[in-house]
Amino acid sequence: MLNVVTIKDVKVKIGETCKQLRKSNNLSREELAETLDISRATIQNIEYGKNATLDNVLKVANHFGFLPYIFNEIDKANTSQNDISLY
Amino acid sequence: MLNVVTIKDVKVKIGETCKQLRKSNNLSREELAETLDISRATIQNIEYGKNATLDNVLKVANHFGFLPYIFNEIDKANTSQNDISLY
DNA sequence: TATATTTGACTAATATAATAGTTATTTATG
DNA sequence: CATAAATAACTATTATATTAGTCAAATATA
Repeated sequence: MLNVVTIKDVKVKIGETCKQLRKSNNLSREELAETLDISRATIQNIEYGKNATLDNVLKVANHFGFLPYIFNEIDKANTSQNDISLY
Repeated sequence: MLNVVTIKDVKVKIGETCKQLRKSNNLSREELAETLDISRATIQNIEYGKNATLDNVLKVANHFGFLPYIFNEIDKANTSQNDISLY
């Protein structure tokens, strides 16, 4: 089987990651939200894998230090001219 | 110097990547927008590095085939318990 | 156990991303 | 050159993400 990654998969993964990193840093949603200058409800939505704005998701990525890795992957997709596969 | 990656940097990079991959696939914004079931204006905003919804950005990533790479980076940040550096 | 903190699950109001249009300019094609 | 296609830059409207607020249930802490 192919096990294709879906958009929903990515959103759920973002949510799981936010929750786990928040926990391992001993932060409540309230605290993380305040630090990132967003609301507790938005953190909750992100952790639930709901749709969100790019800005808020990137704030989370930035706070937990994996923003550069995201940047690099996009840059790679760019420079390697990732045309749509014909196969 | 440190050359830190900012949230704006990532948004601009996403925009550049969308534009370049769209061009290299000989697609107009109109065509890409229709394929992804979003509007031409939204594609334009993304290419300009403006804020957008996660769903729409991931649609672009999915269409040009780098959604799994995004997924993997988030998964790595997750499993390696990327605590906030003290240094 | 008692108390405090955190979380899940809502609601109503607000802010803003997305949309469908339009027009002028730029770029590609005959 | 002439014409078509694509893009830049707007506007007004709609859709929806964000917010502040509440309250009950779950969890952690004294």
